[in-house]
Amino acid sequence: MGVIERKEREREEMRQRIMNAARHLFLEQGFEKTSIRGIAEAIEYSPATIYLYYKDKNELLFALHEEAFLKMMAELSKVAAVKDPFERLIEMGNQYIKYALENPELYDLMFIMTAPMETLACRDEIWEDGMKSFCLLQAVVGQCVEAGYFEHDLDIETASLTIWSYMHGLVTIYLKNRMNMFGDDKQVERMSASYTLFIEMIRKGLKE
Amino acid sequence: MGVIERKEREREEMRQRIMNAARHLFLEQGFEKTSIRGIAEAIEYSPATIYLYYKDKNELLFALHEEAFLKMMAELSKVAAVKDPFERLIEMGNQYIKYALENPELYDLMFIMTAPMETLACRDEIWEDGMKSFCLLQAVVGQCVEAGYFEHDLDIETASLTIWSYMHGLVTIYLKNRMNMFGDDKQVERMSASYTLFIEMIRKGLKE
DNA sequence: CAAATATACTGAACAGTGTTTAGTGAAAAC
DNA sequence: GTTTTCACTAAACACTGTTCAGTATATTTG
Repeated sequence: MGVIERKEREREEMRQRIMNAARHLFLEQGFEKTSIRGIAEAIEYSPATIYLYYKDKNELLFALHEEAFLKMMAELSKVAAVKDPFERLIEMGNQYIKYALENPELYDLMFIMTAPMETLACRDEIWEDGMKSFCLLQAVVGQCVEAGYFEHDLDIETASLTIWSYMHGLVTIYLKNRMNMFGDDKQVERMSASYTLFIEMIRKGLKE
Repeated sequence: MGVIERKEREREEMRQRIMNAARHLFLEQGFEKTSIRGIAEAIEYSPATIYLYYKDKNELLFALHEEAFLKMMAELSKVAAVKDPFERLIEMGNQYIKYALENPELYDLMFIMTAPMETLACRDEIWEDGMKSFCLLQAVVGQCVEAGYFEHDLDIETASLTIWSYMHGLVTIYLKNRMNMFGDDKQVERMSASYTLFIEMIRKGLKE
């Protein structure tokens, strides 16, 4: 009897329906204004039903957070097409900035909000999505070492953390409106100028 | 008749009483768990009273945000004692990291939360506190140029933004628990290692 | 096929949130 | 002494995440 298989399938469909509504509302009106009740209304079910499919709001956010990582990893992986390792690193940074600016809410979910991380904490699991994308960066940094762009005894993990820190800092300063202290509309230009300087800094600063 | 003077004084006292309670609860139990009702209870007044002294919660957060900047600026200004400009820059970074790790909630308020910034936006004012502390950094970077540590035609604003981005990125990755992806308890060591590398990067990467 | 069981779902409630408003009691002004 | 002003509050409004008893339907069992 395929009844339990069908039930399992129906369950997965419902989870998808909830996720679709959540993603939609989340991207449309931001996290702060998206409520369980709102999601419930969108799928025409009672708010309580959502709790039959997701433990709490954090788990729902965590699921969205995972989706967002798949999306970003897909974007970042495209840089494999760039032959030269250092050029590849530069392009990876560009893609990272592009993703952050085009998906500010998702970026928040992935790297700033603590709520989705609590789901991880209470299951005491490690943050695999973060680690996977960090490994993508580490790989390219490693290739830059191999190609002789960076000194051969460079600590790849430390260097990658340093590069990521810079990238993350730059985009969050912008996304969290801290760059409007300059009082003009040249914020994106400032980011570009900074990124260009940073590239020169690592080119000169990490070489043999 | 000194009655209006007394009233003004009493008003300021009340504002201080509210701020003290807000600061206390905020630092004790974090932003998320601090409510207007909680603050009201702490000062033994009705929640509605708070709205006679502060427009809304954002304005209260903004006032705390200003306090936090005064505190940080005091810490950062201490580096003036360091004679050598480049050593001064290094020490400024250390102080910045120290402040962030010792005051995570305040750091959030100052550089991550958008709520206090909305008070600025609806008054359409500029973010002066941010600009002032950025100028502190710019000054030291400028002194590094003068002392010959950095190339003479360096764009000081861009270089400062780049340095701040790195510092901000590093501490927020840590504060927002994204460094537990490494799955060990060497998070602070990793930060130190990264900061050391970054210093060498700017020493070599920005020099003449 | 009928009775018993399992399952999916919901209405209503709980305990909280920020904020507004009508109304009260005391102090200040006349 | 009367009127006005002003600080203050109780209560309500419109929300929030979450839980739980109860129901209606689908499935399994006798």
